[in-house]
Amino acid sequence: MKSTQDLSELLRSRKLKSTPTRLKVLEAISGYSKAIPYSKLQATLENFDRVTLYRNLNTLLDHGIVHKAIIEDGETYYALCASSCSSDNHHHKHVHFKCTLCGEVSCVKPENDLELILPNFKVENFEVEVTGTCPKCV
Amino acid sequence: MKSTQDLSELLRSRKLKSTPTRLKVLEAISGYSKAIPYSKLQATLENFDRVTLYRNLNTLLDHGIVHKAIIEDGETYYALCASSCSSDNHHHKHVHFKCTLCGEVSCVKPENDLELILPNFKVENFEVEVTGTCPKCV
DNA sequence: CATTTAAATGCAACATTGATGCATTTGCGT
DNA sequence: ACGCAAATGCATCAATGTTGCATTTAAATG
Repeated sequence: MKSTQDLSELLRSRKLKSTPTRLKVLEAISGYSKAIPYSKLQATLENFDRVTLYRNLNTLLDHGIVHKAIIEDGETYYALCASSCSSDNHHHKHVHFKCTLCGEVSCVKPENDLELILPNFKVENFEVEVTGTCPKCV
Repeated sequence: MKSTQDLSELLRSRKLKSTPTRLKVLEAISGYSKAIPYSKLQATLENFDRVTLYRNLNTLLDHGIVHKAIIEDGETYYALCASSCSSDNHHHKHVHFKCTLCGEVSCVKPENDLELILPNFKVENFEVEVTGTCPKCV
């Protein structure tokens, strides 16, 4: 959970206006310990327009401030990017873990860097969607 | 590309009725060399109801006859499962590769079995979504 | 082969999400 | 304090997923 101040600076550092709306979106994402599903995000931020939320999410994605995880459950999940992400250098290679018990989705950083070699293919990027039981529910 | 006969038997072996509709769905998927996007599937099969297609896809998924790949492009892709898949034993651990040049999605079998170890997590299943350049476009 | 039944289909209807155009408002650099 | 590009709100539309219900049909049974 980052401070409003921090989030505001984060926005400006990416040349984005620090608007109340945008800050609320970031606070909602940042305040949620895990990756937040779109539906929850919308429920939390019902006081402003759905299109505004939609456009802000796209803007934040474009500027490498948040990233999304698409789990095979129809929902899109959003989470803050690590500070290493930028507009230009937005590499994922994330591991997204969905717990089949509590349903929460988290971004997991594997110990050693993942490597994926596919003969004849040129691998640029990849993401891993995992299901199982999270530490809390084990 | 499997024969209609084969597909019909496949359906019956899973205790599903071999209807003309269902066969056309399977033929469309089977006849497409790569994983077929939903939109293409619907365009190909426009002569029957969208709901029927939707329900048939779900049925085929439930019975381990097809599987789906969800790439981060809003589209859902469908492909026939390997014969080793069954209703009970439907393990994915697929690698789905989307070529950024031709846009095609294929299921790739990596040489050696993939292993994913996340400390404290109990990993049940995982899928990998890869982007890059496919052998055809390299 | 005729009958029967559970499964499959078609149609209507609705919810959710993604998306665009346009007029209005607002952040923020000057 | 001003002006402009960016952000917002509203209307609107398309695609996909989903359910209920009446009708049709595959295929098992006698």
